[in-house]
Amino acid sequence: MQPRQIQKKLLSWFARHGRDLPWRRTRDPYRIWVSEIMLQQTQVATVVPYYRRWLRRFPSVQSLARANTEAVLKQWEGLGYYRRARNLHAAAREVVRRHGGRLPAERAALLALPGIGRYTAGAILSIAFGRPEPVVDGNVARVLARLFGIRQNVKSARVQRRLWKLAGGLVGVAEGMPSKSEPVFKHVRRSDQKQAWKFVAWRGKEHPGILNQSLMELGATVCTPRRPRCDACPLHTFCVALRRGATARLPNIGRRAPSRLVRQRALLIWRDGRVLIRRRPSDGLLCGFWEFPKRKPGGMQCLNGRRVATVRHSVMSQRIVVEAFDGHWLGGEPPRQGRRSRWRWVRPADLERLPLIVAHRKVLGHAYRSPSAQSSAA
DNA sequence: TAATCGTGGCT
DNA sequence: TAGCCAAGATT
Repeated sequence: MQPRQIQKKLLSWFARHGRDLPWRRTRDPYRIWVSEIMLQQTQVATVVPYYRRWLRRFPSVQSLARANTEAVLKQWEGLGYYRRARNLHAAAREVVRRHGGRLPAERAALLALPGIGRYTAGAILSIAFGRPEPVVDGNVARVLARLFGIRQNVKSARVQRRLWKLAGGLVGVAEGMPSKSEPVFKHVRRSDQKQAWKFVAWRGKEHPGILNQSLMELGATVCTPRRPRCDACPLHTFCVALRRGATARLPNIGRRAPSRLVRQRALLIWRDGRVLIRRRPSDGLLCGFWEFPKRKPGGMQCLNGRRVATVRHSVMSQRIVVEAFDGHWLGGEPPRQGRRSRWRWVRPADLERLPLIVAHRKVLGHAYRSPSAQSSAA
């Protein structure tokens, strides 16, 4: 099978079936960058509202660079993998300092920025700058593993090298493949004006970015992990896995670590209409986020009685059951560490403005409706 | 190389 | 429901 044929099939399919997503309506490298970071290990439907809100709050590299960490975390709250937000923030400052506020269009310079690895560099270069750089994400790996019938574990270094090479061949890096390519519009039926409008921004140029997105889109919407819709696949005539009846077994992926059940407490300790929270340590899981204490702070007396909420949650490989208790402060002070205390008494309204761990945000939703919390807060 | 880092949706 | 999965990067 020829890369050329695959290219044409993919682009034609994408022009007709590609989803109209917010980051496909722009060529602004900053916006493409933000979308790519948010989309790491995160589904499109989850990202869309965060993406819009983020760009309202931080419309440019400069505005992001000026923001403080807590504001950045707050915008990212609920999206997970918070290191991404910290890295994006740090990288924005570096772009302002070292690149005049413009994202560099060079591979090495991009890779030097925190949070930008091989995939993201390729995505930015191809989508925003129109360079013929390949990308291999989970979608592309799955599509290619099935298309070429690759049986070895896709996470192995050997297969990874092969996947990048294959993706490079498709995007036009390989020998014999033109880096300049045909306009995607050529493949769109003229009668279908509504669809044609979607990709007008890329007419005649930046084909590599479209091709990469086509591969990813195919993996996301057709060549899905379970029950792929092979009848709707533009590449089904080329697919080795389909021919062998092996789509269910490919790609070959290693097993995940089993999750374990963890029980936790969240203490809502009230004083004068304020509740006690603490900031998590500056490294490790959910670092820098605020949360309710899990046990009574040392030296502090409080009455914690009723359970006001039980919330199920999961973090990494833990399934967590959080039991929230409502309590009153009776005396003593929470421990202080350093000049900027990790402890704070806050009004419920202030909790809206702080980055709070999602499990406790859920607790709040229940606890606020509890009569005893209301009376404590009053 | 393998572990770490979140969360929500789906089956 | 318990497990699997999603546009990865970093150490």
